Amino acid sequence: MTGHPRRSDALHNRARLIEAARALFDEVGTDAASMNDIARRAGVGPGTLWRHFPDKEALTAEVVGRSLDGLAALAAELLDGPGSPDFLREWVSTLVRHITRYRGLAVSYAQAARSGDGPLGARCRAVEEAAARLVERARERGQVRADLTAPELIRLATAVAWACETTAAPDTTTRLLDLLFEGVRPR
Amino acid sequence: MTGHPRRSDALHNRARLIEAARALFDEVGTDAASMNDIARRAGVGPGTLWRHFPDKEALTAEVVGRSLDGLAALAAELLDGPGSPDFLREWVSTLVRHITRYRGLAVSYAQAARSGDGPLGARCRAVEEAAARLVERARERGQVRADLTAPELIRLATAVAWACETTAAPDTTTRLLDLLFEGVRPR
DNA sequence: ACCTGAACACCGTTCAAGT
DNA sequence: ACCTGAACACCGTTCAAGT
Repeated sequence: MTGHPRRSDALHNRARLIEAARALFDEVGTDAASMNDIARRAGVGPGTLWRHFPDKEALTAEVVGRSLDGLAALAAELLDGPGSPDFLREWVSTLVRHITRYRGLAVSYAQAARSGDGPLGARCRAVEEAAARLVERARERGQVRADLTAPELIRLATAVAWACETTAAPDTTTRLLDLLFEGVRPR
Repeated sequence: MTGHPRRSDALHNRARLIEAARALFDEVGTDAASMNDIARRAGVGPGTLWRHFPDKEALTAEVVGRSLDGLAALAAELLDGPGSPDFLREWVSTLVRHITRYRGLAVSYAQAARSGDGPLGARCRAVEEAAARLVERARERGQVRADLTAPELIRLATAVAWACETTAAPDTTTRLLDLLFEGVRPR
């Protein structure tokens, strides 16, 4: 957890760094955006960036964190609500949209989910717990195979996101998700 | 196509470079193995490596080429032979085993398949053609959905390979392939 | 308490100089 | 005809020096 700074210039720099990272992630992806580029874009020295965020993962987590938290919130909503018949697919589709938001995010996400620690890993665990509850509900309703686990569903979704992140055609994602959900149905 | 050199020392260097690349790919993956490391390992200067292989893709293609060609050959065998009922799965499973041979290969493969040119891209096209014939045969026998295309099958297989390349558990691959083939079945 | 920017080891890549 | 290795711009990362 990166402790927020107290001084106002530090707070200002922190905000500028996140903004610069977001802009570069948008333009070239999380992988191609170098730490030095981000610092330059934010108008600060590299050292400033590294003290604010000890890791590129920490910076990535700061940029996509709110969106990841939103996934847990959406899961809670779907579980509380009247229950759309396709609620699991709706959630996984949102997850894939989230991962394909920035090129290179699928790799960061897979690594973080595997290691389980770090600022991204922690949020991945939360996402996985949300997925577990959704899968359980879907299983109760007979909408998915009885032996489907949440981790493997997420792994497949992440893989689909990875396969789609470079592809131009936008309907590719829908199509691969179709095939994925066909494979996950009962019997 | 990298024209093979004529002089015996050049031939020798070329062989040593391929051997060094293979060894480093084995140890750290195609991504982490740097060109300078490979040259150092082979006992030659970086310039020598770059003239033998103008690209890292060219070097990768040289290391995995024979194995990729084997996939086309296997496809021909499966089409000629008596026809095992699971011949498509057998082939895709071999493809996935091939891609997971070296860490980082899934990314190289996906890029090459998308661009379609370069030494790897050319071989990818051959693999895709082989897959097209296999999918057609499987469709005739009613073993796969009528709307399944070879490119998307390969995309999914590559994605599964990517998802499995860092995972320790070896049965993960089998499991994800199971789900994949469940999704690809008719109806 | 925080910022700066020079510095280090490394990367991919090139190319003049050698044999 | 081929090899060598110094060189360039860059990367991630650190840290002494400043305010």
